[in-house]
Amino acid sequence: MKKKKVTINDIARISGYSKTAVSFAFNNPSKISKEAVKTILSTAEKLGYFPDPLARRFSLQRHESIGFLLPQTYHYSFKNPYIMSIIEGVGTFSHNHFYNLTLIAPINESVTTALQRAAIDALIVQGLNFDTEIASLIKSRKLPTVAIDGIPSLDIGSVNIDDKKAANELMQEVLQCGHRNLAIVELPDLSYTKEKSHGILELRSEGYQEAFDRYNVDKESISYYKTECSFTGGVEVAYKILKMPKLPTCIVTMSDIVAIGIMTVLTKNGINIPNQISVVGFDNIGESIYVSPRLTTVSQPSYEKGFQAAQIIFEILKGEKARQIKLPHSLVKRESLKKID
Amino acid sequence: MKKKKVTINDIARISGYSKTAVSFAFNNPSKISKEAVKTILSTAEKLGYFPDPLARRFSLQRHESIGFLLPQTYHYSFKNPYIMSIIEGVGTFSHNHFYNLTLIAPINESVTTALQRAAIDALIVQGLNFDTEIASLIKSRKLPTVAIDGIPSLDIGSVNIDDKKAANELMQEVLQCGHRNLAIVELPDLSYTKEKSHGILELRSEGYQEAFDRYNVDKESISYYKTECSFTGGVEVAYKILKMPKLPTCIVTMSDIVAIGIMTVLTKNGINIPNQISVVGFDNIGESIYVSPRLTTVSQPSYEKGFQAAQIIFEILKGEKARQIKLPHSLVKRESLKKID
DNA sequence: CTGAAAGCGCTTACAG
DNA sequence: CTGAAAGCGCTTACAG
Repeated sequence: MKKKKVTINDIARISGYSKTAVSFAFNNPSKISKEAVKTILSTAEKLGYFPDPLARRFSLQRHESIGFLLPQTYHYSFKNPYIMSIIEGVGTFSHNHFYNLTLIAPINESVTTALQRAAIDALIVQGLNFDTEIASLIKSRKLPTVAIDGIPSLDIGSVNIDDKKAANELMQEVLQCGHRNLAIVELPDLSYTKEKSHGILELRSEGYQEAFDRYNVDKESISYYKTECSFTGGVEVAYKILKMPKLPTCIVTMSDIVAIGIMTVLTKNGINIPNQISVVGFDNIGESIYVSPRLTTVSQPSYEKGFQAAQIIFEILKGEKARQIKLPHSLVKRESLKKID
Repeated sequence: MKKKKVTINDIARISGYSKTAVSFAFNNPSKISKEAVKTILSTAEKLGYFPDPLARRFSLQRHESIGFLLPQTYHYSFKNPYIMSIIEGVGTFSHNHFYNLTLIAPINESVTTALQRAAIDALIVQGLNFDTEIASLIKSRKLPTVAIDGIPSLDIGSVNIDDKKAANELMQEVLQCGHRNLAIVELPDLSYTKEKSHGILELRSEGYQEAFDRYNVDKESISYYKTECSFTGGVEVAYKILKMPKLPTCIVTMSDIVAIGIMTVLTKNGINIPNQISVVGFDNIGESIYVSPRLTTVSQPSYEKGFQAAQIIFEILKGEKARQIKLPHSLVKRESLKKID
């Protein structure tokens, strides 16, 4: 004996008003009389009725949810406080506007499939550039899109910092401190595209180069590494660096979480930071002040990035034009980078 | 000139098959001929058609999403790695089953409103006990529910560790190390209920008590504090503790993130951990090994908690009975707790 | 202020 | 293997 679900029809019948009136009572009370609202709402309350979200969404042709495309698997994204902070920003703004946040990860390795099935009205992507297949999918679903840490392009919104300048400032600081023997730890290119992209990775490299040129750095003394953007990625690359015949005096990373992974390994191996090796990060995550020594890094407004990306999304949803913004960053000097001679 | 959306009707008409056939081609290809599938799919591909998720969900009467009720505001939840790890577990399992994860926070302070509007098929709550209003809402929406770190009750699933035993073991270790002058930092009661609950907070307290009894501890030497479950909460309570006339030799917390907040303040104030004050945590979050000294704590399987909670949810959704499980924990001895005499 | 009715686009039990 | 048709429960433009 299954109790049937209470629907708008029941409330209409029992309260003596029409379906229209019942709907208005919940969504637009000013359009009907006070008395009608009162009667309807109390009837609804009595029967435990609330407009079915599924039917409501279908009728409104709206999911009431913003999608966030994870740059990595669930696992790595969740282990990266920088990403979490962005998500928090998106979630907070969306929540304030009664929208959900839907986390999207590839389904069966396929972003396309995931995106097709996703119950979202708009999309925020972080840290990855996408190929034409995904771009056309987004277009065919007419999904308003904002790219965080991506490549600003004309038809979608974007949120960035000046990655080139930030990287340049950080590298200048490193060189200023006398370091010449560097290990640079880059991040993998997460583009879903074959063409050479021109994203934040390339911008930061350019920033480094300009600093090298300015300080007349002998490029022979610089070694490059690449690792996953995670604590584990940092751990792995640290062991690689330690195996080198000549240790660097400074390790320059593109992410705090990677830097922290590296620091853990160095410390465990009896290497003093920063006396033997300096380490610098990027992002200024909360953890960067409770590792020891505290991390010298570039502060970028992660929460703000997410928050403002969501804001732009809502503007587009309201019919406004997609904005492209640049947020401020700043160099944060702490103890993990030491002056040498 | 707005291009009309391609629907199942268009594909049916153009491919020369019925709507039924089109639907089967996508969802149940074995029910129609290979040729039909091929024709329909290629027609769909040509027109960029994909079954509308909104209509699909409405028809199926299914949101394809699991709700996760945040124990705190967005902000604090995201700053707590223990919570994030649970969410990761839930998200991973759900994702593997093509379900979304919907994060739910109170709307206008109201959990009830948030829950009514939520587009979810089932609910996972963490760390809070709910009152009859919420319970009846869950029941009226027929939401399968699993409580993590809650109070196991008959009609919903539950995932816990043996909090009493875990707390007892940790406290015994503290007492074993010779500490008698303790500061115990408890967490706020997050129950949405007026009645005295009997959740993990009470269980842990009981665990402490039994250790005290066993070691014949003079309860006069123990002071109690309460603070929010966050880094900031730890910072705040640390300042309170430092203002006391007599400092404790050990601070016992109920959460690593709180412990880490406390450690930061102690260190900044020139207090050596563990030589002057020992600190112990709870949870064994990833960060607990990269603070210095590394944190002595109770390890509990946060990711597993989320993963298995989701698993139980899917069982209930399939009509099985809600299981109540207990996961293992273990004491992790590191350097933040020191033997004194 | 009020209500009848169209429309949102699928899925699937059922009959053939 | 195939298709006609019912059903999912709302919102809102429109007429009164």
